[in-house]
Amino acid sequence: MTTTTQGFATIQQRDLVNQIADMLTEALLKGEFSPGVHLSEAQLARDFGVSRAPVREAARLLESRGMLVSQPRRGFFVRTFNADELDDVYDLRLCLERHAVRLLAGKLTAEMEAALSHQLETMRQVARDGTAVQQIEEDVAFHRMLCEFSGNQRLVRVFDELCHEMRFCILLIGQLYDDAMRVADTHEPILEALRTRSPDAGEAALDYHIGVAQQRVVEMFRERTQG
Amino acid sequence: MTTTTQGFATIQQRDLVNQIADMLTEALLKGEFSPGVHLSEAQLARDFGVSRAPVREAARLLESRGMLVSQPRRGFFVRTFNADELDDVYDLRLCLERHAVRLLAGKLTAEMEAALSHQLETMRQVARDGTAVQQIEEDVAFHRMLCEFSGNQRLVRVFDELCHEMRFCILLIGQLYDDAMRVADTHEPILEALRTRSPDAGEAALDYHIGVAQQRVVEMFRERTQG
DNA sequence: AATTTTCAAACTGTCGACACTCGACAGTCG
DNA sequence: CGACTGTCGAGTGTCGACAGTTTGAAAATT
Repeated sequence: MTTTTQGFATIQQRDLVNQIADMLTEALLKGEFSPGVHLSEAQLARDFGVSRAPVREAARLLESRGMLVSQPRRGFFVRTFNADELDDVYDLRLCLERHAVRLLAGKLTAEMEAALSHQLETMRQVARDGTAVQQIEEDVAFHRMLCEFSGNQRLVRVFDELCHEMRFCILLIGQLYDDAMRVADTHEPILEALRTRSPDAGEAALDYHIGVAQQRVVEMFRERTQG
Repeated sequence: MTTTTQGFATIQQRDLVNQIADMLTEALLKGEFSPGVHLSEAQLARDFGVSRAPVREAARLLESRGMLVSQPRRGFFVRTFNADELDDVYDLRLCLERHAVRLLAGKLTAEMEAALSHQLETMRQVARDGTAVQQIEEDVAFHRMLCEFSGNQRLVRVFDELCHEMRFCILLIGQLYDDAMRVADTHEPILEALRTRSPDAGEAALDYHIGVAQQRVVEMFRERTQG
């Protein structure tokens, strides 16, 4: 017990770029910037009390995540979504998860099943006493597990990108989850299909589950933005 | 006809960032940098004759495309691929294209069919008298059409990302396409299935077509990198 | 009044500079 | 001889500054 550094977590040297990116992301998800609005590098730099360089890089990072768009010599603007684009995102997400479930059905281990069951329980818990944001996050976490357990890491990366965009739109809508418990329960058939190693049943359960969400969210988004 | 700029292509005010990103991309695809090697911002800036700022941003751009990776305080490194990751890319690509074909089978127009036929003809032509790079590009163009015609723009974006990575790996292998004409011909069944509006046949044709490519490319890549 | 022109403020693209950090190498001490 | 320490060079993170561009509004013209 002399000079061992055992037990110390490596302090993460979070540079300004990531900090700014996180703060910007949070602000965007909280809806503090209207879609399409111009974001001035100089203004943001002043607000954050830093120079423009890290702000630029953070903005570029958010651009690559599809939350901002840039025009040469004009700067960065908050990404605007229309309902069709959101529909595309859901469509693609379903495509990915169907594939993940197909893969997963053939290789589900006991650990994976336990993790998914546990996550389902967490979802039910936050459905009782959790915020809407928590409910969304735990929901996403379940679906992310499906992707992770599929074994295709590249698929997970795309899923994460899509989730960023879905979160962005969902938070733009405002309230959601009128009945979080019912939503949580509709994940059960997916897990059940996996337990029986049935890819077809898994796909069907997913089709239903995500299809419902897609219809609701896109519809609400369309009303909220068009009307 | 006084001061109209009609007819002139709008001068691409291509900023340094994009120019540098393109040059870096080209250099990477030509294999001028070994995977895993460190790229010094200062050195690149000197080489390009610019300051470090645009180099940094270009590097971040390539990082978002998965061609570079960065470590805090260490800088940028050329992305290393292993065969498993490449396998994931092909797996995901197949997933996307299956979906695209499924969507496309239900909405193929005469224009789309003509475009695909034309592209197939182009492929056969470069198979006779074209370079390997051309053959790859025209091949990719065909598959990209499938994605575009599916109507899901988000899917196209992911497809493009995956193509970047596949190109990266394929160029790393060296030669490919021993029989480009035969490869071109194996696209015919896909188009044929679309003509008969049969999503199942389309998927099957794709499964075969891409599966063969996946096996060959991943296998060659494994030999080339492991051995 | 409507439209064009002018003009200044704000902003972006790019640059050079400085501080801090990381990795290597040599030197020191046990 | 081996492990630790101090130093040095290279490189990244961040900053402030300058030049050219865009924007929006005031001013001028029709």
